[in-house]
Amino acid sequence: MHLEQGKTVIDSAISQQQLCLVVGHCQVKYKGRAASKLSQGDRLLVIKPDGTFLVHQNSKMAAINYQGPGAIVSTEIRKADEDADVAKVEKTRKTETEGAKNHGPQKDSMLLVVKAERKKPQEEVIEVAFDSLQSAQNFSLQDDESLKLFGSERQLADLLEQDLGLIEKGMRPLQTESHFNKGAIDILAQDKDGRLVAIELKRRTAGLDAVTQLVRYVKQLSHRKDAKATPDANAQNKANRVRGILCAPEITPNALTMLEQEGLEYFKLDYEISNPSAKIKGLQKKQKMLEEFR
Amino acid sequence: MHLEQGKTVIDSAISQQQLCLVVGHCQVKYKGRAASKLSQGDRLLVIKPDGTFLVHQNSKMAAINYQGPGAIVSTEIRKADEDADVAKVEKTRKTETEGAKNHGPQKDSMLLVVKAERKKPQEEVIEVAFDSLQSAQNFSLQDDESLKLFGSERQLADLLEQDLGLIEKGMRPLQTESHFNKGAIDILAQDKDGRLVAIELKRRTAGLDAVTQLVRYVKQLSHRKDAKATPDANAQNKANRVRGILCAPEITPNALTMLEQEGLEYFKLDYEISNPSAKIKGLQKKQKMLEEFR
DNA sequence: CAATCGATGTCGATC
DNA sequence: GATCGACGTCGATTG
Repeated sequence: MHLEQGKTVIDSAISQQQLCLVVGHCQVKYKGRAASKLSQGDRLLVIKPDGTFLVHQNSKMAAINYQGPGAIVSTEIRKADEDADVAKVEKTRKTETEGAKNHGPQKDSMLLVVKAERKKPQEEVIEVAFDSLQSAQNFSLQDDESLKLFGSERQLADLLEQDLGLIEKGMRPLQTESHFNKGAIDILAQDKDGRLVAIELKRRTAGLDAVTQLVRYVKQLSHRKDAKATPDANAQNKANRVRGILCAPEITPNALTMLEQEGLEYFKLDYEISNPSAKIKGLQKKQKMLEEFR
Repeated sequence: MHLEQGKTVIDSAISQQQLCLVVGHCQVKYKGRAASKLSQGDRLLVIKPDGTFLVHQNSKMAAINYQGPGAIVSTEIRKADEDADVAKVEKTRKTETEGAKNHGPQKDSMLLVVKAERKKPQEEVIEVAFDSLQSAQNFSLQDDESLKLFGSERQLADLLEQDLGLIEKGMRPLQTESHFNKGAIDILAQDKDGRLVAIELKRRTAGLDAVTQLVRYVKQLSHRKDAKATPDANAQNKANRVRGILCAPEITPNALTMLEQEGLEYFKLDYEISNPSAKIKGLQKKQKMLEEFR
């Protein structure tokens, strides 16, 4: 496919708000938020009507280069040797590796350069320079539907809050304000002795980050409580210390160690995901085995 | 395009390890680490040779449904009414909206179901059921090149380590072991007074997580030092406390507050990204302004 | 707009 | 394979 044809197709997609798919041999440059990159090969370029700009390789899930919604896309036909970097790199690679397959640009050949720019949070530009095209096509996609997801952390937390007895008898939810200036706690509760309990729920293996997060919440709550209560005996405060409970299907060993050093508790969470909503199957307190106790 | 043709194309892509692009009207279901359902709409399906499976809508960067590398892809032609959900939803939508354009499946119409399965870490299945196709094509992508990224955190950390004087006179690197059981520290150094310094570098705005990470490192180092040094006076330990320095271009207010509460230090990092490598332009200690000091 | 956090995060490095 | 942290993370929620 000719580069000029490709340009026409892409321009049409931009003006008509269509999905554009381009496959070809190209080099990509990015300069912006922080990093700048360079590479060459066969790629898939996806341009969505909202400006989303994705450059994919033939493996991996993530796009190798991208620009988010809102990017301004433009095209240009340019002489290959106007771009010194491209030419230089190309020459080097050609000498190094293969001279047979004519994939790279030749002398005086043209490039179709597709550019995606964004200025909003930071000046960002991504340039895709095609030297040959396998395909360039546009499509009109009608799709207003949004995804319905089951088994999110939020859903699990709501479920657990409705049945805190799973954790311990006498535990009840406490929905004063669940949001603090720093971060939000999953569930705030009170146990049968009236002690404040911060509950953090994770839908997958909990790591150190989950523990530090819980530590932060517990600390905040403690300060809060101190401020509220009479600022007298420290011993009493200790006895009435805020409890922190981490609920997760698994926990990494280091995280468990840190958790216990901090005096917090881990509950193993067993759940399953069914259609409209997930379901909590069990919750069981776990501690280090006695064998490990020295 | 006929569904049967589409099936042939996709099957061919799978057996020949090609990139496959499919555009059509479909419904998507997923069950695995979570579960989800996406009602009907026009979407782009990308199948890569390594099994990567991406379902894109016409906006947003991220795929709405996906499966990572290693997924096993298969196709199947199926009667539409075998899938109750699909049939029901479709019927509703048709009545509600349009009857003219024949986008949806008709009575007794067929579906092209593309399935991506994975069993390894967890059983996961994603099913895309097309009732009509706009396009289905395959491409051979040769691409051995990997990305070169400049300005990564690692690169910046290496640069900074080579010139710790930027932070403070007399600061020098200390490359004992930078890895601990929990996490790794970016730079370990010693100041002119011989105090241990943990330096955490972030290439972008530092948030609470960055601070908690640094807190963790400093605590580890303190324990370590206690173990090494004579376990005597606590006062001395305090005077010799391990310092923690956070270097980042920006820091959120809450993070700065927490940092100072923990007795750690923030340095504003100024850097630029040039071609082969980034460059550190400046580093300046910042504290809360006196006006804020109450 | 900034700040924060979840995610079917994904990806790479290291143990 | 498990663990851990970075990421141009993305995307959503909330003040």
